[in-house]
Amino acid sequence: MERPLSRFEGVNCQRPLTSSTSSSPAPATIRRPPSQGNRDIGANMRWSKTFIHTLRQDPADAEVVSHKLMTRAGLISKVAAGIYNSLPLGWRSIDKMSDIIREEMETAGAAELVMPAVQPAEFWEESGRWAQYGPELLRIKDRHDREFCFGPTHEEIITDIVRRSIKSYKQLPVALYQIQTKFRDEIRPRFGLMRGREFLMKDAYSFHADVEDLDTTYRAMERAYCRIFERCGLAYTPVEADTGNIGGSESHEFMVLADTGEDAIMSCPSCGYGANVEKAQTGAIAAAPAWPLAENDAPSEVNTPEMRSIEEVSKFLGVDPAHLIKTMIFESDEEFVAVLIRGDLEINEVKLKNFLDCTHLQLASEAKIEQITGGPQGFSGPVGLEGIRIIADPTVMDLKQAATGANTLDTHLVGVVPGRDFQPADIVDLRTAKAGDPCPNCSEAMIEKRGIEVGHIFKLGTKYSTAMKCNFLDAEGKENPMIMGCYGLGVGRTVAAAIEQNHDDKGIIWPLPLAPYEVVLVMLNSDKPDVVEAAEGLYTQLKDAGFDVLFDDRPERPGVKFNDMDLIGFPVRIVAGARGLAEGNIELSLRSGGEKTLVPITDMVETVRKTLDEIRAQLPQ
RNA sequence: CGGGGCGUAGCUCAGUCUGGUAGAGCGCACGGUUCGGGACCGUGAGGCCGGAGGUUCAAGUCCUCUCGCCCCGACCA
Repeated sequence: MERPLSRFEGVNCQRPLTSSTSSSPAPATIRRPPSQGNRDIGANMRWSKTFIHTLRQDPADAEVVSHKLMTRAGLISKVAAGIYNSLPLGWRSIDKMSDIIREEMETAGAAELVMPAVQPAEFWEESGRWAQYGPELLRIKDRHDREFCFGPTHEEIITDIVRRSIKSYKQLPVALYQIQTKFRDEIRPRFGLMRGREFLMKDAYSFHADVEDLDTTYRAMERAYCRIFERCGLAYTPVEADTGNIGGSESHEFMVLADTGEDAIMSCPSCGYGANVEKAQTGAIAAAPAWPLAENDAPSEVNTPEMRSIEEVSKFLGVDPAHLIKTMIFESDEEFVAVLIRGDLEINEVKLKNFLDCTHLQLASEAKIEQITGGPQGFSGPVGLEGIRIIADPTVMDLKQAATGANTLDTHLVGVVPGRDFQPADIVDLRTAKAGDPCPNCSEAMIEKRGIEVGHIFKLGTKYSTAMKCNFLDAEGKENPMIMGCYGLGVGRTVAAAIEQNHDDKGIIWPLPLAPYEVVLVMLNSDKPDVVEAAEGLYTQLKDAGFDVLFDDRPERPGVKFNDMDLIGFPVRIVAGARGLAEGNIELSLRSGGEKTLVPITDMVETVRKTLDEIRAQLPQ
């Protein structure tokens, strides 16, 4: 795709809607009516019959906590780099995640379908991406030597589906989604389910007759995403995101806040502005301090032996780093450009890339720098620089007096006046925002957080519909390309993110909606027939009452069981042991903390119901 | 793709520098004692030391080449 986007083809949303807590009480305990294929009726509710295998030690190849815990708790296991099994316990969580997504997608007006994982090359050639997409696209051949790829995303296929059936504006809009396995041959997969190569993704696509209608669906998706993450009990934030080569349209990412996140987010504590650092704007940056040296009519050379870094040069010259003009030579698809930024600031390569509208961008090699500027790396400057396009950040042009490289070994210029001594071809915002920079809306100091990108929504426009002739007739009988949106959400990644956000040193602390089982019934003293009888009886009651319960019927020692329960993190734990049962009591506790309470076994079903209802009351319904 | 690290029992790891009969803990099986926060004793099963070449009387250990996994970076963008 073009923008190898982050992970999802999609966009992001603006401010989240606030809490969308309506109060239709959830039917709680019953996930699916038994008559409709409730899976919770058989062996998988009894530990001894299902397949749960915990590990005592962290796996050697796991680095982040979600990867460690998911492996130790027996949720996933690794098959190859970036490729994992979802084991029964993990699959239950993923499946619950999927169900929440389905409900919100349906509410947003999208219909579910499933497209193939393996896609013929011809569609990709039609959209132009067969050539554009790099090695991240896993290309395969069948026995007849025909070319296919394992789908990293499905714009081509969905566009083909829609163009076959939709011909009129009267049939629009259309919104479709799937929950399906993707494959992206990432250069470096890492962190378990956080950046896998094969991963489960919900991808939705919408088709519209006009941009207003796209906007309506976009907002509905934005709302659906907010509700999905809220329902999972996740601390998240939607941020403005880079649209990559798509250009022009809106895009938002949904970030689950976590220190281990791969993305940096700039946000304003005052007005709520939030953006991926790749995209983040800033308000006016404070001007450089007064120029401490004499002002010249023309730049004058200063010998700066071996002084290449901003720090060295500014210290040597006795000026502030903000007085330097950092000059960096970049190589894009077709040209070299000299990019100027104030010495105390950093260039945002994504912004530069967008401005240049190129697909490749990298720093020029030392040899190229010397060839273009006439001087070695570390001594480049815009004065007298010819034969290359010069692009400057506005902060550079605000400098009254500046210092810069002289394009000569061991030499810098002082007393350089932007506009007088050089004139850039373009002046454009290229700054990387950093913590403390003023918010572009309200000028309050912004803060930086780390986030895991769990969703990305995009206004695609007509890129695919034009390339693939996905057209419709409008009211005037004129043919137009449909306007598209796409909306991605990482299913497994969201589950992993939930663990990053909810754990302690003993294990996972599942948010109720994602827990593989909401309740675990732990039987201790399984050598005592009366305990077994009581526990089995309670289990039957709980099961019959429709609870999502796992019965730990293993004849293990108590310590082993308690540690496993803490590791896996079932929200509600019920313990049936000889000690309590002597008084007719069962013990109930929450993984999230708080006191253990003793409950008469006869009241247990009702107590569990109440407990779950209380937990649910804290979540958006 | 560059840099670094690691591949030895199901898991976590010693052993490799300095070549000489394959180890520990956990897990697993059996017996016994235990039994409300990962018990203890005893017995036992389980390895082509990632793979292929080479050096050597002798290779887990030394050399070469490969494959895999992890981390950083580049790249993807």
